Amino acid sequence: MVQRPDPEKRRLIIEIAARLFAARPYHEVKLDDVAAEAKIGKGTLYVYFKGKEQLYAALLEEGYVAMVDKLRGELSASTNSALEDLRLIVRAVLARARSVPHLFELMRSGQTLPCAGQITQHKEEMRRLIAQVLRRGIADGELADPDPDLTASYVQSLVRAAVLYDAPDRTDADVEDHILALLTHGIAAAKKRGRPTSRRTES
Amino acid sequence: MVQRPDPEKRRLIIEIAARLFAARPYHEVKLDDVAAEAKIGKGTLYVYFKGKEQLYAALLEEGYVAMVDKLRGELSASTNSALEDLRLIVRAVLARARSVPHLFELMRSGQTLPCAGQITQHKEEMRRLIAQVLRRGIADGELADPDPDLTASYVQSLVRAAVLYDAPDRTDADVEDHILALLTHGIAAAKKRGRPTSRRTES
Amino acid sequence: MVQRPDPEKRRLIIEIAARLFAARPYHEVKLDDVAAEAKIGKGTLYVYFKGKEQLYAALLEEGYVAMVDKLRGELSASTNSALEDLRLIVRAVLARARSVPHLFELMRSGQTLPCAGQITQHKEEMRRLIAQVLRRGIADGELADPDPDLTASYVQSLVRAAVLYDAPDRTDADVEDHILALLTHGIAAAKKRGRPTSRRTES
Amino acid sequence: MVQRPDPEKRRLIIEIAARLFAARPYHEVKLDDVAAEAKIGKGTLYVYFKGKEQLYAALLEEGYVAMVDKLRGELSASTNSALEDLRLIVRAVLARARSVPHLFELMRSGQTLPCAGQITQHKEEMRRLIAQVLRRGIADGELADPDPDLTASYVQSLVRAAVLYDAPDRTDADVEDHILALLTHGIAAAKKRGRPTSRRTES
DNA sequence: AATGAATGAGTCTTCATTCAT
DNA sequence: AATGAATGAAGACTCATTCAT
Repeated sequence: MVQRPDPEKRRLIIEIAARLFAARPYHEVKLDDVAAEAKIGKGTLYVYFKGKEQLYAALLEEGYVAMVDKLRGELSASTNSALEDLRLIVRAVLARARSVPHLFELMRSGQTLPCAGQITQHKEEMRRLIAQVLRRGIADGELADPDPDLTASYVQSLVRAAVLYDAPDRTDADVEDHILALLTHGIAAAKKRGRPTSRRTES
Repeated sequence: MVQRPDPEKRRLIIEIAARLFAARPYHEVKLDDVAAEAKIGKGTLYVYFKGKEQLYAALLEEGYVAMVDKLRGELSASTNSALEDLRLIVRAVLARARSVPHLFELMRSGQTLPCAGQITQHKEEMRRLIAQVLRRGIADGELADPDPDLTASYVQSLVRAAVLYDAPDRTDADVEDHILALLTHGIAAAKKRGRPTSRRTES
Repeated sequence: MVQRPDPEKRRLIIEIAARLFAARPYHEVKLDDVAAEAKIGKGTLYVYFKGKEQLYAALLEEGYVAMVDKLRGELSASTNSALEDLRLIVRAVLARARSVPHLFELMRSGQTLPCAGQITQHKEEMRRLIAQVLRRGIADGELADPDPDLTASYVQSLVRAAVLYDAPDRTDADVEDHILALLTHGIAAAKKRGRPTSRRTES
Repeated sequence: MVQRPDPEKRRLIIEIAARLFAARPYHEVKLDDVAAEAKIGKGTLYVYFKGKEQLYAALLEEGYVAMVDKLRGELSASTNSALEDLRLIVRAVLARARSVPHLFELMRSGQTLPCAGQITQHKEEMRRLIAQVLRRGIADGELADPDPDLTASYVQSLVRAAVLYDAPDRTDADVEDHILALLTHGIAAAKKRGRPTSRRTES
């Protein structure tokens, strides 16, 4: 009976592994547990993944790719202003953070893994996607940002911070509004605009 | 006279360990290496720390405490505006993020380590410290923020995002300025102030 | 078909371990050596036993059980007199004492090992088995013993003493005879029977 | 301040160590604990004993010597019959077993330690002491024993078995009587004397 | 393809012993 | 003499990976 690799099983493994890797640090996750929870043999893991690190890498990568792809679709279909697109982005990241907190948790990692390159690549792609929106806003005169690349990198972090802070009486809409408001006009009182405060003096 | 436990040696161990843990993930750091680099016997580690995890925990905790304490001192001595104090905060977090990037690895998981509770506690303390500054700014009419607690939780995340993004031609001063600018007046073009964009419509 | 845990291998490990534990004290037996002598990987030990202590415990317990079971079988099949059954018992204990002399090392401490309770239980069972024979002999008028339970507890000790004394020119048969003779009619010269000597006077 | 080795301290160490070694197996007793309980520095142990094994050896040895010496004194002063002396011996061993169960427990060990030789020597001495009494009894026609050396080795074991069996409603006098009775005329019913039962037939 | 028993390199940890004070 | 910090050899145990079935 020849059996072909089952994509469903692969997905299952990733799902289980995502949960476990999110629950405890890398070195405390045992492939034994992954196999047991997925109700497959330990050897089967190696049919679908080359090893622990690659499983971890695939985990991160595929989660990222899914989110980026979905978002890219939404943005390309959008005719909104940059700020409205930014809201879409924040909303997407927030939605993802809520729906798969585990995977989201994982993506934060600056871990030095062999796969890090690819993950970084996808992160980079996400960042570019956001930066693109920002640049369009700048070009349209809607936004003013000296370093849109850096700002882009903040978006996910802001969502992450909000999700982790996790005050129970804040709805996603509240958080979304708050992040958008911060991104839009900061927290300085409205009257005094202009360069913020004293420039740093020493190194 | 008897030999007493040497606080200097303890500090040395923590320092070496911090460097190694910062360079690679937890499970790739060998206590053998820590001992070797500190030029002490492997057993000596266990005189000062109960084990690998506790060493790591002490590392994090003491680093955190040091940062919070130092910052608290600076802030209490400060006669600056809230925004200027916010700059002090960003600067302190940035400095710390540079020195122990892997710190974030641990702080995420609320369960694993015995010390996790304490770390969370310190995190909370830090958040309160920031929120206090924000509230003072609001009271002074210098800031306008509907949710200073949430905003406070962003600060570290912003720094973290910046550090992880890590574009090589950006100095810490640049990052600091950028974060402050974002926090201060956001990225909306100066002319159009007011509530940002369309309020979310669906759930 | 899948590979199943091999009871044969488990038996082999126990056998090898029994030999090594019999040759030197517990803390001088290295699991490395057990694995090497059994020609299996070190990890395989942990497939069959949870650790060194559990291996040792299993060793003792199963040895004990085997002896008791074998002996019980012999006794139930026996139509001998009580004294003849006693000889069977002494012979069985003697055989066991020869094969695992260090067995006694562990059995003394009632706390240390998780299995200690079970060992004690088996010991008790053994004692009961012997006491039963003694009681039968008493009922048959073959024996006279005011405290068969206590006497039962002596049997193993006598064997143990003999084995530890270990004079090289004594065969097991000699020892067996000697113990039986002692148990049977003691060492008082034949003529003078009756209560032995002066009853103790002070407390 | 020159300090001479303090015999009192040596005795203290031995006493503490005896308690600990009796409570758990050799490899679970830590010199740290011995030092801590004796309230001395760990290094001090090495002033009085060359190492762990030697401490253990000294422990066993001195306990043995004390008992043997005391007993030898009693016996040399005795003008009793052999059976009465035997009662003295049983009583002495029993008393010792009751008063310092720890040390007594230890003396049973057949452990393979470097010190084993000396212990064996003392054990041997004790055995000789007993055997001497037995031989005198045989010479006097009071006893009949084909192997007094072996019988001598039983005495302590019998006491040990009795102490370990430890039924709460038996007094020391009961145990003493029982052991003496067993040694004297065994447990065969009075009428049938002579060689016990069937001689073993196979090897 | 699936399995899980077998493996052994890799590490943490222990603890008897030493030695500077 | 007394101490206890320092040491590092030794060994138990883990777990990712392999492979025979």
